[in-house]
This record gives sequence, C-alpha cells and structure tokens, in this order.
Amino acid sequence: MLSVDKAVVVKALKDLSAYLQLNGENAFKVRAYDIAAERIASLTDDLGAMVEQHTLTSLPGIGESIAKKIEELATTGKMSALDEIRAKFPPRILELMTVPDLGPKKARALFEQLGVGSLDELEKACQEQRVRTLKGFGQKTEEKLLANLAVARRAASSGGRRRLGDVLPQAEALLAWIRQAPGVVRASLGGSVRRQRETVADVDILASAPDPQPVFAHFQRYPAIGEVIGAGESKSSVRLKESDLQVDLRVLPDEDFASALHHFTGSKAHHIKLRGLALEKGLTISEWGVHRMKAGDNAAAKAGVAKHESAEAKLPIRDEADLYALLGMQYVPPELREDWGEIEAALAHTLPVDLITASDIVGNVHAHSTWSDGMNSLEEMARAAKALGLTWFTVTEHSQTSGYAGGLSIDKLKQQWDEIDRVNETVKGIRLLKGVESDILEDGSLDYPDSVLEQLDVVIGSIHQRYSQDEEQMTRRMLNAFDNPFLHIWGHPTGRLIGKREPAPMRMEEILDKAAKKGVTIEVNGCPDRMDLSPEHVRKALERGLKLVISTDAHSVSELSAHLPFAIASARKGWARVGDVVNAREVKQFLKAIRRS
DNA sequence: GCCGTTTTCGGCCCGACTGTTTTCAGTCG
Repeated sequence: MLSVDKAVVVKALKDLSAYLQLNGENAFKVRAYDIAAERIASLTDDLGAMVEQHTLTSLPGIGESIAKKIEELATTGKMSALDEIRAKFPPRILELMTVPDLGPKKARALFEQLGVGSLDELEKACQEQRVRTLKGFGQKTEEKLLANLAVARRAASSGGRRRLGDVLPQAEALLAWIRQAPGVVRASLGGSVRRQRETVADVDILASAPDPQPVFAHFQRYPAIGEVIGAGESKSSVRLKESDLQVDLRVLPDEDFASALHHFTGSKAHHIKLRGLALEKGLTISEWGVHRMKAGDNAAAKAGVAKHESAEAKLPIRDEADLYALLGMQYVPPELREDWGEIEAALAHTLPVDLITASDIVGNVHAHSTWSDGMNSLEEMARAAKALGLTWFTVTEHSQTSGYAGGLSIDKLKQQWDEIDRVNETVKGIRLLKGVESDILEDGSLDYPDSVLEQLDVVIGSIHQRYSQDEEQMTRRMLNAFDNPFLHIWGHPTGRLIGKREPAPMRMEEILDKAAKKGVTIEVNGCPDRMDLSPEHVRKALERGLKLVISTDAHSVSELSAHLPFAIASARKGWARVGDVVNAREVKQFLKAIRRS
C-alpha cells in the first residue's frame, strides 16, 4: 500500500499557492490551491489509498488538475508545476510573505527591483534605506517592515501557531478586562479561539457599546500590552509583551454585535459557503449584517459601492441564531463552523442539537494522585472532584513499566485499593472506582496479568513508550491490545503532543474498526498538550458507533477543572453528543457501558 | 482551479485599515 505523508502534500499545495500569488495569478485560482490544502490537512481517510484508487476528485474543492498534481507528488516525490514556478524565484522568497504587512505584490516588487529574496536581504535593504525608494513604498513602510521582520523570525521559531491551551487563559483574562470597560453591553471571544481549534494564530475579541472610543482607551491600558499595531474607528490591534500574541478588538453598536461576532468567528471556509447560499436567496451577508439585495446590486458593487450600503433592507440580527434562521438553517455552534459538512446538515436539519457540554460530565475517568506521578493525595483529588459536582471518580495510576512516572507494582496497586476503600468510607457523596492506566507494551500486551486486571473497575490502556515503532508494528500493537478483554478504554490514542510530537504512525481506520467490533471505549484526552483524539478522529470513531470518555488526565486538583474544556472542545468539534459519552452517565450505567461483552 | 435543477462558461464572500496616493492598492482576516 502506498504511504503518503499528508504534511508534505499540504505544504506543496500551500507553497504552490504562494508562488502563484507572487506570479500575479488569478486570485480564485490561488484560492483553489488553498482550499485543496485545507481539505487534505483535515482529511482522515488514507491519502495513499485515495491516490491509488484515483478517488481524490471525490473531495470537494479538488478537481482533475489538483488531483493529478497530488498523485504526481505521491508517486514520484516531485510536483513539477511547483518545481517550475519555484525556479523563477530565489529559493527563500516565501519567507518574505511571513512578514506582517508584506504580501505577494510587495514581495514581488522587492525581488524584481531590489533583488531581495530572503529575510536577511530584506533587513539589509531596509537598513540601507533602499526600500523607501520603490513606488508604493515610503519611509513608514520601510520602518514597519524592519520591525515586523523580528515578529516573523519569532513566529518562525515557535512554529507560527500556538496551542489553544496556552492562548485561552490569556484570551479569557483580556475578555474579562474588556467587559469592565465603560459602556460595554456584550462582549465575546471570536475567531479560532471561539471555534476551539487546537492551535490558534491570534485572538479576536468583539464588544458592543454605544461609544467605542472609551472601550478602546480601556483596552490599550491593559498591562500586558507591548505595542499598539493599529487603531481605527471600529478596530484596534495590539501585540502582547511576553507572549508576542496579537489581539484584535472590534467595538460596534449592539444592533450589529451578532453579525460581527458571526463574521469574526469564521471560519473563512464556512463563511464562503454560507454567503454563496445567501446570494442564491437574494441576501448579502457581511460583518455589518444581512441585507436583502435589490436589482443591480452586483453592478453597484463593481462600481465600488459596498453591498450593504446599496442594499434595500437590513434584516434585524439579534443573535447568531437569527442569521442561520434567515437562511432556513439550524443554528450552527461555533465549534462546528469549519465546512466539515455542518452547512449541509444544518440545511437538512440533521445537525446534532445535543452536543456534549462540560456540565453533562458527572464522573472523572482518568486521573493520577501521589500514588504515581500526581501532585495531590487520593483523598484531596476525591474531595476536589466532589466539590466540582461529580458523583464518581476513578483514580488511574501508571503501571509498573512506567517507572519514570512512579508506576505501581502489583503490591503497591493492592495497597492503593485499601486506601481507596478508606477514602470511600470517609468522603461521602462521591464514589471512588478502582482503576489503572496500564501501559500497552511493545507487543500489545498489558502491564499486569489478567488475574490483576480483572479485579479493577476501569482499565485504561495507553502507549507511553516505543513511539519509534513503524506503522505496521504500531498497528499490530493496538490490534493485539484490543484482544485483551480487560482493556476497557484506549487512552490518549495517537500519543501526539501538539507542536512537539507527531501522532504515532498507525492505520487508524483499521484500529477503530477493531475497537468497534470489540467494544472498546475511546478516550478524548483534555490535557492541553495532547487534545487526543483530534476532532477528525472523534468523528471517525462516532461513525463506527464507538463510545467516548471525556478525560482530564488530571495530575493535580486544579487540572480536574482546567483540563476539562479542552476535552470537551475536541469532542464537540467531532460532533459528539451527550449519548456518545459514557462519563455523562451515572456510575452504574458507566460501568455497564465500558464492560466488554 | 473548481463548480453547476436557472450555467460546461462565467462566476467565485466581503469590508476595515494603512500608507501612499490625490482616488487607490495592498494587506489582512
């Protein structure tokens, strides 16, 4: 079977798009490559198989031409169209477009007129004040590019995008600050943070107020702000000091809040499809609301008149649900707005209306105490769980092979059971279950004999070492593990660490098929470094009828609550409903659900 | 380049902000 690295294909398509922009090609042609890149990036089907079976064109946004280019790359390791256009430019020219405010047009001018083809050459040209001599450039542009060079270099060293877990606390703190500004009526996070993407590039905040200026003034007094990048009538952008994080704030009249919130929540792909639908119904959607178009609006638009200014009637949008209702659609929750089929489902009124929420969770499945590598005692963890309103709690320490994490020998494990019995006696109102997070060893066997495993209420099986195995070995390892009837739950399935470690190579479809056949439950792990499973795989699991656990993997009292939102985010983005989640059930039903038949 | 029960050609989402312009181009989201 043909093995194709998705990341290589995605990068080739993105690079080709960038070079086409440099070449001044039709913007829609450029976008076609971007859309194709996004489609491949979020693909969970096996790319190698699709190449072999010539089924790539079944994906929306991928036609004959792009399919051929992907097939060429997959089978020969080269994409000739990319190689040809790349040869027209200096090898590092795409670096230039990572500088804020430097796009394809300016990059091309810099290259053609000054011979600038890399960040280092751009820096030199700015310092020598040659950039300001170009038409369309001036002193301010030159100074800004020089400053933005540093931003681009820092972004490159951090990979460009940040983990949601690192950004969300900063974003929420800023939102709370904005809510205290004078006159603020409503305020919300927007953008990919609100959509709960696992990585985000910046933070968007929306607020409504009768007068925006006092809100902007308050915003700019936020202590963590490093520099103000821009300030207009309705928008202000800043960069935070420590984190280098860019934050955009928009302030509008309250009647425009919902439309603007929707607009700035995205995603781009969701909007493009939604606005196409709106046009078919004679409506035009922008950040300023939904307008019914009158005849000749398109001509007016071409003449440079904004559509919302020439349109006849502005339709009232009090909240986002109004907007979807106008299009005859179900409300689409922010997490689902990725053009992963949610628009079609909302039109057909088949979108799930009971997506899992944090308040549905009544039991904690995966947690560690000082018995292994946790920070708090078993009793402290139990009391904290009770305080959070949980009715049952499972402590799952590491198993003996994970010596580095204080994994428990069989003797220690049995001593811990006595402790659990004792805490069950003393802490009333919450039931403690006996569990373990057993390593899945190299050959797929678990880390304790069956005679021990069978005495436990909950056995999570996780991979913690030997990530170097190849796809075949790793797939075998998991398929073998599921043959053990005492393994209830597959913990942090792919083993990825966002931005640090790639998912373990394995044939996920085949493994999920076996999990479904064998009745294994799948974990959605909320540790912000992991967020494992990904939303794409959650959907794959649910399509097979698999059940999920929403886990915190808490190693301390504070992580019991801090990690939950990230597991909920992955699950919701994967369209998980309350009924799909076994720890949204009381303890008896939970234990029944994870039992292997 | 992709796409199609009003099309196989002619569309393709939409506006704010900045800097360089003296009416607009480029960039961004």
